[in-house]
Amino acid sequence: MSKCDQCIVREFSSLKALNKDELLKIADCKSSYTIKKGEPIFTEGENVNGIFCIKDGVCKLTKLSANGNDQIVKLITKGELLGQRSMISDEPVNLSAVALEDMEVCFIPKTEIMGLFNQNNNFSMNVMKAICVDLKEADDHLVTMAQKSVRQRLAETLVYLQDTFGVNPDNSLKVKLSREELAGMVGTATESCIRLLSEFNKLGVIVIAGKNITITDKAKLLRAVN
Amino acid sequence: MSKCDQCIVREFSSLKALNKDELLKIADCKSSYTIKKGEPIFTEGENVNGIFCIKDGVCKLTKLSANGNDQIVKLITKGELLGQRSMISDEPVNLSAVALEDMEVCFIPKTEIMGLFNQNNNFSMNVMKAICVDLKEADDHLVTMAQKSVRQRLAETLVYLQDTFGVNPDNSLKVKLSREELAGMVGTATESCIRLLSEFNKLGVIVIAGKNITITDKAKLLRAVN
DNA sequence: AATAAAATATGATATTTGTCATACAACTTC
DNA sequence: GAAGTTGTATGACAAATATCATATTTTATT
Repeated sequence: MSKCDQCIVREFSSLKALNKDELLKIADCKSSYTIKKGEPIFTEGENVNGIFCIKDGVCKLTKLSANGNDQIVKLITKGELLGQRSMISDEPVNLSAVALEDMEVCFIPKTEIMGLFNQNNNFSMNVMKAICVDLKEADDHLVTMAQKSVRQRLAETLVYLQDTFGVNPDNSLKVKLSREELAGMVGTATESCIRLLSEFNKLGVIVIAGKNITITDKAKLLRAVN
Repeated sequence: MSKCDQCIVREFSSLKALNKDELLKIADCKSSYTIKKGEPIFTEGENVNGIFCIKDGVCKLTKLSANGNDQIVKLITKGELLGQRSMISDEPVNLSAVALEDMEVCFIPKTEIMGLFNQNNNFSMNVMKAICVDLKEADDHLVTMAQKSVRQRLAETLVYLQDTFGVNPDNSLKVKLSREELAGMVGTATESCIRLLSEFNKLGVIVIAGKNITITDKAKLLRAVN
């Protein structure tokens, strides 16, 4: 069993407020999982009863819309926690989490977290602040969805992917999404997404090589939306 | 100065966790305001440094989009608190709050709230849960914006207004929004909103009489979206 | 009450986006 | 390596929505 106090990713989440004793207690009751690409960590409506700490990999948080499409609400990567809202609300999870690449995650049961909540004020404050960040981002995202064109949203999504998850040595986006998933982030039909990517390609602002997308002119890409 | 322990609306917010002493302390440092219809309570980017408790009236939370449109993110009514996220994040407010009707609000300074946060666990837990509800609603709202047509969103918005804020004796929606504001909730152009309202009217699912809108066939309205 | 200003309504049209069909490419599986 | 399956691409077209113009109605102001 690996030790939480030696786990580097905890430094990036609310868990950084915990002291050595508290971390040892967590290490004792946590369970570690390997999730393969494409597998779910949890599914909308499930009772999770705890939080996941992402040690490695990226996953998508999705919600199935009435029309049968999976909308990607958010991407989560190493260092972040998953399932906090549902744990605090004491409700089933509202979103599904599915691995976009092979992942390492730890599960910490709710009872443990709630205990720390009461004894360590910094920790609960950190969690609260993290949820506040999520809320602000969700509100902003909502405005983007409501007010911007599909074209704009796709351009901004590509830039977001580059800025947040970085690029490979050949400058292509590190996070690999299928066209369907990219459409699910943007909130559009897969064909529309493909068509717009082709357009961006022809405009010379991105280069497409199979699943690899490279932004070659970020400024022009963001301007190329009208 | 009115006394918070006799204020009925506190029963509907996180403040219900406070005891008599704590309420007396709040009553001492709070300030009461009357906000006239159309006036802002606060504006995007402002430092608020406290929370507002809505004693009466309804306001809209809006965000100015890059294209110059005001997107209405949420409506807030009596019994609810305003500015919690910004206070906890220690940031300027992300949204503007503007009165849709004459309002009575109380302002409680941040120092006071943060004091209660540390001494009353139920209170801080209530606030945290309220923010979790907001986050869940924002995520769901986001999916609606991304996946549903303008027509569907307008229909659902009308039903939401009826279910949440009720109707007048003549069955018309109690909350009165201009066509521009309604378009701002739906995330569409004002003309499109007006056109769709006319269509719904012709379909016989709503009746329009100036600013008064009456839903006459809720089930058909929700079905009338294709 | 007269005038101005703002909000609502509607037509005409352009643009954006979705849908359906089909082709091709890439990847699995046997 | 052949056949099936899935993902990507593109054309043709339909539908939804935005934009611009203009009329009409309502509301505010003097």
